[in-house]
Amino acid sequence: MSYANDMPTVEKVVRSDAGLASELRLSVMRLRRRLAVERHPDNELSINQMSVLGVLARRGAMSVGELATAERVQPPSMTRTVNCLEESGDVVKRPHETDRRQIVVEISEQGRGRVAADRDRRDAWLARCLLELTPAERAILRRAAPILDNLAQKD
Amino acid sequence: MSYANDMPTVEKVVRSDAGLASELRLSVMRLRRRLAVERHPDNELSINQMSVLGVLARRGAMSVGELATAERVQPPSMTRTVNCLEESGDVVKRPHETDRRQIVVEISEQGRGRVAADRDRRDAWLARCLLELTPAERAILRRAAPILDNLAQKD
DNA sequence: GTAACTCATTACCCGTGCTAACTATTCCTG
DNA sequence: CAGGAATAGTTAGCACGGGTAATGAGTTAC
Repeated sequence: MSYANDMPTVEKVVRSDAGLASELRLSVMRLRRRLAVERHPDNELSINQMSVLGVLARRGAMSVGELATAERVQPPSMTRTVNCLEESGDVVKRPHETDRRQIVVEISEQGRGRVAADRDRRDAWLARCLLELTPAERAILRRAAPILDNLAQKD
Repeated sequence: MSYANDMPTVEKVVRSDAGLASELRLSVMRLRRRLAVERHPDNELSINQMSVLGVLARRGAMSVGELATAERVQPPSMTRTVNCLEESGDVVKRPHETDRRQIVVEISEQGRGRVAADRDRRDAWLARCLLELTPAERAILRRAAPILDNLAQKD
């Protein structure tokens, strides 16, 4: 398995499997920290709120508990996030039709508009960085993203 | 550029470059959240503190400012982290030899012991997850990690 | 019909990032 | 060489976002 010809920019490669876990963990933490800083200034929603809004836009209305599971967060945390989104008018809460314990959260028209309007701009920084990479590097990240997400979903 | 033969497990691939930024961002955030939960219960140090300790173990003593830059954090944040590490006895602070404005932070024997003893265990969860991946997937992550770290270092 | 369970919430705590303002030191410049 | 600018670190204070524990409302099972 020779990759030498299509990785001109980044030479450093983590070799051992033991080290991979460490390196990957640190890389993910640093990049996340970097990303948290880069949100668009005229967007008053946090990255977590936008993430939840994105889930609702993609997968449709769901309960608070389902949202918490999807984002790998405890229910109280999601309650707070959802409350913020309701306050800003980006989601609406309504009771579940049959099970009145549950609260169904649905993205509002404003929220959907925000997602649509923001989609192109909110990733500006990362997208710009990605353009500076080589096509081969982008290809690696394109394949790595779903693997990372898979890891995040493991028990 | 055909990768089809070495990606059996994860089929989903982010296709557009615009979508890549979004997907990568969300994947990184979710995995980081997952990782934050997985720290070893009998380790009283946070993941950030362990990260700083790891940098000191790998690259040797450095100033607070250099540490802040390395971890992509503002100086006050690193001051607090270093103070915690000093309080737990994992680092020692000493004045810079020539420039007395600077404070040089050095890992202590206890800190080095903690890093060494912890190295095998602190990544247990991620390492275990990694073992469940195919060799091809691990190869992707092995190449992705430095790219992600590179992204985190961009302006 | 009551006990056990589930979903969401409230209250509270902690870690960790930030900015602004301050002190101490060093550097630069007239 | 004096004095202002620049740099390193710290302190203080704020915000966000995670967590657990406890509570209330609703459902399910016995």
